[in-house]
Amino acid sequence: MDNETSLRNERKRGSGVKVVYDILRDEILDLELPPGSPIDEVQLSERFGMSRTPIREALVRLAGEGLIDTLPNRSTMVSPIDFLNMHSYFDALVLMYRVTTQLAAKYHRPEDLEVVRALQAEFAAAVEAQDALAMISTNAALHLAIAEAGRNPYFTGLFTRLLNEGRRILRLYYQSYNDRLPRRFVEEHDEIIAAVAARDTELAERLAREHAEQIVSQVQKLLVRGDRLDIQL
Amino acid sequence: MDNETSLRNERKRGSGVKVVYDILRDEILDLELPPGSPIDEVQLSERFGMSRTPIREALVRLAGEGLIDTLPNRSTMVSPIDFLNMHSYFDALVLMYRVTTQLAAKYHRPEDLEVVRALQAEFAAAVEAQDALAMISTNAALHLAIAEAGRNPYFTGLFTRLLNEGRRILRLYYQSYNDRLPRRFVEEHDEIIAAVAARDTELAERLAREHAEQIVSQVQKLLVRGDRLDIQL
DNA sequence: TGCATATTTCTTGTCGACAAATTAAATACA
DNA sequence: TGTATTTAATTTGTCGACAAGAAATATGCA
Repeated sequence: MDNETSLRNERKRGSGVKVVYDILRDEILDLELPPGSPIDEVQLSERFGMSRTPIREALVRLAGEGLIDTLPNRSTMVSPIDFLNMHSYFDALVLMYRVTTQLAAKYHRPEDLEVVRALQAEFAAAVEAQDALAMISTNAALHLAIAEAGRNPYFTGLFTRLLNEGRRILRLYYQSYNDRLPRRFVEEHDEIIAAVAARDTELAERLAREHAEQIVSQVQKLLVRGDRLDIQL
Repeated sequence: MDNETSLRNERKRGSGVKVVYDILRDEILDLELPPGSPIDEVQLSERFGMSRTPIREALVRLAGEGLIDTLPNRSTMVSPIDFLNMHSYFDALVLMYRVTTQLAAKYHRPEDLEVVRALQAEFAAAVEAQDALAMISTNAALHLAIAEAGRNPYFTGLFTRLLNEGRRILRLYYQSYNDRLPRRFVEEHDEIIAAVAARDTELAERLAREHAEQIVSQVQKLLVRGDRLDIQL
C-alpha cells in the first residue's frame, strides 16, 4: 500500500497515531487481520511510512481495548476470539442492550431520534440489499446511537466494546445471514424505536431484551454449526 | 524521591512501564495527584530515572482508562471528576453491584468464598479500627473478589473501573466516614456473602442492590454537603 | 546420529536528540 | 498605557540508533 507511505510528508503532527490506530482497528474487526495474526512493528512502520514510536503508541491503545495481545519481549498478535467463555459475552451483551435502550427511553432528546431513524433506514436498506456486511455495521451503529441517547458513558463504552467484538464474531458467519431473519430484526427495531420515542421504559427494556436474546440464540446456532465444522481460531 | 531513580540500573527490561503506570495510577486514585494536576513527561522521566518513551507509554495506558486527559500538542493532566454526570456513575455502579453479585451466586467455587471471607474480615477490621482509607480499599477489594467469582470479565472490567473512580470520590469525603454507618455495611456484606454461598441468585441480587443504593444515597449526601462547602475540582 | 551448548538473527524496549506546536515573554506601535 | 506583533522558551511528537531478550540456527561432542 504505497498510498499510505506517500502520506509521509503531508502528515500533521500527532495525527499519525490516530491513522494507524483506526486502520488497524478496522482491519482487526473486519478480520482482514484474523485472530492470531502476528503484528510486526517494523513492518507496520514501513507500511505507514513512519517511525516505530507512533506505531507502538497505537498498539498500546489497541492492547488497552483487548484487540491485540502483547507477549513481553516477544511477539504481539491479534487477540483470539474466546469461544470458550462466549456465554460471558452474551450475558454482557444482552444486559447492555436492555439497559442502554431503557435509558434511551428515559433520557433521549428529539434530535437523538432523528439519528436513530436514519440509521434504521440504512439498516433496512442493507437488509433489502442482502448486504450482510452492511447489516452488521449499520445494526451496530443503530444500537450505539440508541445507547448514546441514554447518555451514560460507562454503558456506552462497554457496549461499544461488546459490539466491536460482535462485529468480529458475526464476520465469521455473515454468509449464514441470508435467510429471512433480518427482516424480523427490522420490525423489532421499529418497535424498539417506537417504545423509546414513547418514553415507555419498561416496554423498551423488554423489547430490547427479546431482540438481544433473539440475536444471541441465532448466533449461538451459528457457533454450534461452526464448531461442528472444526473452525479453529 | 531518589530511591526511585536509584533503581535505574537494576530495572528489568519492560518493567519500567508497569512501575510508572502502577505508581501514577495509585497516586491519582489516592488524590495525591488531584484532578487537574499537570503531568509533565520530562519531570516524570527525571523522577523515575528513565527516558520519556516508557513514561509516555504509561501515560497512554492511563489515558485509555480515562484517568488522565491529553490535549494534543499541549499539556496533559489528571482527569477531573465529573460531578455533573454523577447519576450516570451511580446507575452503572448499582447495576454492576447487582449483576456481579448475582453471577457470583451462580458461578462461584468454594475457593472463591475463602478469598471473599478473608477480605470481609479485613473490611470488618478496618471498620473496627475506624480506618476510613482501609475501609475504602478493602470494600472495593471485597466486592471485586465477589465479582471475580461471577467470572464475567466484561462486568468485572467495568466494575473495576467504577470502583476506582469511586475510590477517588470517597477519598474526598473519608473524614465523614466516622459514624456508625460502616457497621451496617459489615452486616450487609455478611448477608450478601451468605446468599452467594447459598447460591440464592435472587436474594443475592436484591441484597446487593439494596447495599449499593445504601452506599449511593450516602455518598450523594456527602456530595451535596461538599457542594455547599464549595469544594472545587 | 542425537543432544547440549554456543552463536547468530530477529524483535522488542529504551535512549538521546531534533523538530513542530504552543505558550510565555518581549518588543514595537498607537 | 494598552494592544498587537514578533521572538524566545517550553513541551510534546517523531525519529534513528543501540541494547537486551528470545527464537532460530549452527556448532561441538558423545
